[in-house]
Amino acid sequence: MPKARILVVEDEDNIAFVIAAGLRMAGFEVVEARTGEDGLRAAEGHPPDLIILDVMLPGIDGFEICRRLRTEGIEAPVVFLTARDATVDRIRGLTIGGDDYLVKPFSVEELLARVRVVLRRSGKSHESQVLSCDDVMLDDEAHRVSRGDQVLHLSPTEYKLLRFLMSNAGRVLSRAQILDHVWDYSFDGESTVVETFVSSLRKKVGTGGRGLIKTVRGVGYRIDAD
Amino acid sequence: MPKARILVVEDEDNIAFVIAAGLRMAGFEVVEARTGEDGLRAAEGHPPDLIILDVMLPGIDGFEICRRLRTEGIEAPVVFLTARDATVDRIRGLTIGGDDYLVKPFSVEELLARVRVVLRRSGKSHESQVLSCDDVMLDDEAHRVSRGDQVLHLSPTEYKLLRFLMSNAGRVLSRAQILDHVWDYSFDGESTVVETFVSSLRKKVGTGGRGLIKTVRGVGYRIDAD
DNA sequence: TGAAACCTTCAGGAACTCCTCAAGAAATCC
DNA sequence: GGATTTCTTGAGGAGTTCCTGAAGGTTTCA
Repeated sequence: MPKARILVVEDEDNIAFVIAAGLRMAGFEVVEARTGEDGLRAAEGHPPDLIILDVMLPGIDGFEICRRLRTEGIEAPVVFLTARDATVDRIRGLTIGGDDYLVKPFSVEELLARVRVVLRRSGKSHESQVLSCDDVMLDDEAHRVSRGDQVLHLSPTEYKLLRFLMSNAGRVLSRAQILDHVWDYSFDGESTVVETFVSSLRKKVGTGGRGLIKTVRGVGYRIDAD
Repeated sequence: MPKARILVVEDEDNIAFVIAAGLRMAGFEVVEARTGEDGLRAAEGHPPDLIILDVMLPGIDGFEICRRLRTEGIEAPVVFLTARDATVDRIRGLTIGGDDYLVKPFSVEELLARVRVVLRRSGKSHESQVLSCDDVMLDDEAHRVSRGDQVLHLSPTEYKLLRFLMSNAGRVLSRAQILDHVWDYSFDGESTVVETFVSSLRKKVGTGGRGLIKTVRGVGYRIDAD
């Protein structure tokens, strides 16, 4: 299966940059548009497999774009981006058709998780949703983590952190990388959050022998590949 | 695969020189630019495989350059160079999308390590991340060193030193060369640091027979190629 | 053989990194 | 709206790392 093609329609430069970079890194082909009009044209020219659509665009808004696309027979699923308080209820209904939404600010890992789920549901991706390292399994579709027979109860941030570490098994990840991917882009605490969460993850995941999450002093953290 | 081509955009002569020399010695093709404008032109003329970009440039800054490049469809990964005290929020987000950053002052080995990892991740290099001499293996991606089955626990400086020696196996390296590559460019202690670290490395790596790290009296040190 | 040059090792203090805990703030659930 | 869970911050303390300097070995060469 070739790279899935994703159209990103977002007017804020910084956010568009983060999204595009994150998606490319994860192996997607990305096309960007800064306005609704450009977005429509781009989608008509070469239909994408998925569209990421800010609902608050100057000019034509996200809903309207989506409606027009559907009218033209473009069925690619949409992931809407919306501000926290605004219009969530307007979007609720849209998830029925396989679309989904994300509230700003979000983290790269959150975005990727949605994108994977939606692509999978629409049959555009066969990528497995289950990661495993040692006897720890993380099932994205079910959003469930287990160690051996035992189901682990992780908080949302713990889950994203573990997911990021596991999907990069065998590689050291610096604190900066972890912050950038697991925490949302508006978080700017220069603090020990990462350490704190690694610590609590270790407590829940357990140490089975010599510890799943290794500290690489002066560099970062690593989970060994099997 | 041909030599990877690296564009260095840095206004400080000394630093640019150190970087370019280090990269060339490691076998890369280097193009230099002293301003953001020149950097953009150079990248547009003949797209590089990787860009090293100072964030604090007079005129257009590093972030802006990066954004414009991406807009033009130039996807080469970027290694940003930043000052230690740069406000945290500007540093956030730099590792998204396969990019990375380095805080000044850094050592040449540190820079090379980043460059290799980033090139590898972007598929522009098939160079293995694993060096081996005798039964000692050094895995850059995992940042792990082992001798036989045993994992060795090295400090950051010991690791950089060993890496430099191993990647130049078969060649004598003078104390001056070692200082220049392993210690950051602002370090000016003319002391016995190198000897001290060679000593502690030998203790950890062990001597398995006739010693991995050979002293070449009056000249420097050498690790023999397999 | 003896002196000079060179190399190795060790100990100690300053600086730094990492882990954990506890408490307040924020979000979420019922 | 109150209770619960989750997130973030900050501080303390253990442990590590780095550099220096000094003592003692080894090699070289006249």
